[in-house]
Amino acid sequence: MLNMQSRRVLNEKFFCRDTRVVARELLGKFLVRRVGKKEKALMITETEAYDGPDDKASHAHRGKTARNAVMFGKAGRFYVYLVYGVHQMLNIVTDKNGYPAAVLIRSAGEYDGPGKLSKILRINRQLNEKKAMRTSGLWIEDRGMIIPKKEIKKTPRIGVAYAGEWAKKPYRFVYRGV
DNA sequence: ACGATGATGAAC
DNA sequence: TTCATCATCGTA
Repeated sequence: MLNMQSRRVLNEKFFCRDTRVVARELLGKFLVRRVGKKEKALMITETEAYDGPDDKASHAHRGKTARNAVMFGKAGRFYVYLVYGVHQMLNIVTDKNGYPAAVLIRSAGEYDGPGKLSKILRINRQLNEKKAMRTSGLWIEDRGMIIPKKEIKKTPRIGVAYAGEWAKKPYRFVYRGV
């Protein structure tokens, strides 16, 4: 189900929609990283949606701060932060300007887990607030991969048990998930 | 089951 | 200025 003709770089218009829709539709898209002359493209296989100021699992829940400010801005920019003092988390900002939302990219290609993904792609805070575009060195492409709905699993998000009712919402999307 | 490891945000 | 917390992962 791969149409080799199409290869479209996703832009602000794609990301400026309901963050849950974007999270689901990112499955099967390709995360592309260029460092120097080397380019690596990995198919996205796992995402999570963080949706609005009321979402207790979201960094935006306690209002705008220096760290999460990018979440409140325009869609299509990266939000990268360090968690546990160890791992860089890669997010892409979604939905309307002023409404804080983002999608966490948890897995792509053969790499399972957001920390491992960022390590292999050399993603760090330098990419924070950068636009998802070729000149940033990190972008996302639609390469014509079609993911049937039955191959997508929806589950609660990982590592957000503190978020009460919001921890139970099916905001995690996994391609061929368990 | 637990420690690594450091930025962040809230409290003081 | 201090302090608890954390959208994880590798080792035990």
